[in-house]
Amino acid sequence: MVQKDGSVLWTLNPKPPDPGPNPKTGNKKTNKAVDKMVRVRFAPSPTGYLHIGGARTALFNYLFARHNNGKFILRIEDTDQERSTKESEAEILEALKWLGLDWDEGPGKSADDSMYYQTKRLPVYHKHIESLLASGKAYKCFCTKDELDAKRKAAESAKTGFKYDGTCAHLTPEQVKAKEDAKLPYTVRLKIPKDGETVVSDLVRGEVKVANATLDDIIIMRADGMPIYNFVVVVDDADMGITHVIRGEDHLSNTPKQIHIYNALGIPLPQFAHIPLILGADKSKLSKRHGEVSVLRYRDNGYLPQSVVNYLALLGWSPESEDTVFTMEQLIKIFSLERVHKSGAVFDNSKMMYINGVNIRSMQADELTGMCMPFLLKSGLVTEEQSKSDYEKIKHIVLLQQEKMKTLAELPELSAYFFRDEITMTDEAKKVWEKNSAERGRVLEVLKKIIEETGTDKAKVEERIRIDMEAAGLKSKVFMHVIRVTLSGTTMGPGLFDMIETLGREKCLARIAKAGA
RNA sequence: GCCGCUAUCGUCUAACGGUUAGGACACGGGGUUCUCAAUCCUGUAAUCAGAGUUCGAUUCUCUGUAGCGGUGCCA
Repeated sequence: MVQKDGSVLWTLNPKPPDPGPNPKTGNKKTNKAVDKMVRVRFAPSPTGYLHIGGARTALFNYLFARHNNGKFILRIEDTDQERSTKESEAEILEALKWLGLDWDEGPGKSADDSMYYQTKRLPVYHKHIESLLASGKAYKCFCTKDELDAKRKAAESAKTGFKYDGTCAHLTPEQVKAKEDAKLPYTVRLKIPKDGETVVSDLVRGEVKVANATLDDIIIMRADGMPIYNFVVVVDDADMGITHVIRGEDHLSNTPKQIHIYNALGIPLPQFAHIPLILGADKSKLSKRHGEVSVLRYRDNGYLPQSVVNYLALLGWSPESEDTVFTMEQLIKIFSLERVHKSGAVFDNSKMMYINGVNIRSMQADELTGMCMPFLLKSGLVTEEQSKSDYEKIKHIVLLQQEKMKTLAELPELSAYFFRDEITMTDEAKKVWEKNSAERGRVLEVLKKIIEETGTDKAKVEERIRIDMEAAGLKSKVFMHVIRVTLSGTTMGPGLFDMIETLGREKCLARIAKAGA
């Protein structure tokens, strides 16, 4: 429990938060929530990068907290020591910060943040496990992994569901004593009632009922002494005073088990809200095999954080209005769990790309230029030094391309001919070049003369080109296109006279010469 | 196998039990334009199936089907 002075208390909160509306009657329509301070958490395990699905869960928690003036807490679930790494933790934090999902409590937010790392709270968990053991609500299980695997396999091949048979639940005290004396390794299992049913009252799904008979005596502590997720999540949520557990639907099936842990520990339940999963194109849970799922890769691919946030918010939730583009502030204002819906959503980034384009177009010149710079540097088009000395010129180019970009990463390719000396013609451009083979010589001749005589000032060049080309009997469609491919090597780009001006006299003349005028 | 969740255009979604089932993205057509983009107009496109309740069902109930999730000494 975090104290007012920021220090951390190590024991289970003796007086946990109000559980909210009566689970019997509380459903998503009647839940007017939140008379208590809302406290929610995002609890990633540092076993990889932050992926799109995790980010969406974090976002919903964040929006719900901010909307209700509550607290958003970050906790690192690192009890899987095999797979947890500091690198992935760092990457997850970086991704959350990039998205703008800043947490109120968690790593880096207080002098002692050990409360937010589960591996640093082992004594707390052990204390609770001891007390469950002492009260007979849990028992030691001496079955080995191999034995259990064998039984599970047998059950599978017999096409029946595997359920722990309770072998060790029926051990006599003498038998237990003997095994303890023999120093046999053991796990700890929670006793779960064999009859009755458990009801999960969910803010998104209403009441979900499960017969206790279908539940196992779940393991809450491994043989090596490390407690299991389902157990620590309950203890931690209670200690942190979490009022609303908002997480992916993949946790729904675990919730009845967790409810039994809450009950065994004597802790009131928080509100649950299980949000729909994000799916790949094949409708299974989004994962690496569906392509890019790392949040930070979207940053590297030229998406703005507000675009990712905006798109993610629209997956599984919808605003009352028919708008699609929102800032984080607007989302905070209008977000509610009531409008979260139940079915999974396929991730398809064409809409995110659209949103990104809208956001890019609405950016201010200097901000946009600053965000584009890393992409120009990475492409090699611009050196570190030029990024400063040629800043105004670069900004000008960025502005010319602003309305064409869907992602920042497209800028270098779109603009290469402004920076490089050499250009190559695209296939499309070659077609234009060939198509106008009869006139192109004359076009370039006139153009050369104009640039030599008047330079590349946009207004002056435009005026002379229009007059002189006309005088030479050339149609605008023809000379415009020929000039464009000659100067840029492509058929697409900004306005022709903007292009000439930005290219400058030298590049223009060199390219005219190269084209053989 | 068992348990649970879910089901509206290709995708994201909206719709007090009464709407020509709406919007957005994507896609097609057109206007504008020196190209591309942007923008404007416009078109194609959906209630999983079957019963039941009801004057009336996308909406409520049941059954089926399908998909997904869980069923770990993972989280």
